Amino acid sequence: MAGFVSHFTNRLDAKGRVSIPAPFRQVLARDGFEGLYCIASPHCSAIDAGGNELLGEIQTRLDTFAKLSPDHDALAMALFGVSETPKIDGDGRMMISDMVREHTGITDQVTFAGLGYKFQIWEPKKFREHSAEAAKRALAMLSEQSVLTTPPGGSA
Amino acid sequence: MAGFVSHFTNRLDAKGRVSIPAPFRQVLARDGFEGLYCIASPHCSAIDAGGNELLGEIQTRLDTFAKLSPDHDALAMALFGVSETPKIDGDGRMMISDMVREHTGITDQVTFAGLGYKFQIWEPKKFREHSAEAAKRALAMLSEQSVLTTPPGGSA
DNA sequence: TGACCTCCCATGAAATCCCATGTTATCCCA
DNA sequence: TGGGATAACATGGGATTTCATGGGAGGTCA
Repeated sequence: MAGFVSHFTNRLDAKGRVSIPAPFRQVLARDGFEGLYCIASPHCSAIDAGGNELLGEIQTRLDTFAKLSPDHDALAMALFGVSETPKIDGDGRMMISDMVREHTGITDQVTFAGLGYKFQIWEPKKFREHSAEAAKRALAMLSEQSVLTTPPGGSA
Repeated sequence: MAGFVSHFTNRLDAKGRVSIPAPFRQVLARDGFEGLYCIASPHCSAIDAGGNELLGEIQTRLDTFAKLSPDHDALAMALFGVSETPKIDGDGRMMISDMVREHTGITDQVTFAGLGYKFQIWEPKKFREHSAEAAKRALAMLSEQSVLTTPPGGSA
């Protein structure tokens, strides 16, 4: 399955709620996670969000450190300390918490960006900037990759 | 299998719908993907479209990077952020979104061009220009290749 | 008691479903 | 092999549903 794909911008209402885009809700329903798992992204001012697939990915990361080791504990605290599991109401909306607000700079609009196994929650303007940047990086990464997979004597 | 072959031009109706050419729909049905996967082509003002085979191509690219890493996030955002998965209605039609309109310049007609494992969505005039250009390049490449490397018993 | 959170309902716009029509390609039979 | 019957398909439009969004009422915890 394609997972979380495309991006959507929705309005935050007076109560601090936003509609999670319907296509994303369907992916979450298939995933089976009750509610939503959210964690502040360590490398950008966005929130990573998803269900069991995202959670599993994070667990896998943690498992590379031996349990009971200081490293494991520190990482676990750092990761779960900036995590939340907001509920999704009957109309498919979530609350934007203060943590999310502070980390993203969200005020009145929210952009949801699909990244396959997870999606990100952005302040719209920051999303546009970051996405343009990501496009540049991606182009560089892909062209580099195609060089590697080109048979010897291939073009530059 | 033959995949997506030949090209067709259909009209966009007042609601922003176009019929996907019947032969392409049959290929999609065999592929098994629910709906259609669309991604803006980075090289030209066309949309790449297809099913699981196209998606697999993109996933393979992504899988060379570790999930949760900045590189993976950037690439995923660049790829999935400019992707969509439009539904196909009971009559075999899809909606042309604003993203597609902007990237292709489509106004009232749409050209579907088969490329084997995927097909492309073009504004008809741009397609004609691009395809003439592509024909020239293909001719040059083929004549060059026949000197350098003749595939052993290769088919066209 | 008051701030906050859930659950529920209302509404307008947009997407989707369903049926109708004309045209073209395909089939079948004399 | 000609020509009418038939099926496939692109296209148009009305009816219905989905969805984002706004707001009210009851519940809960401090």
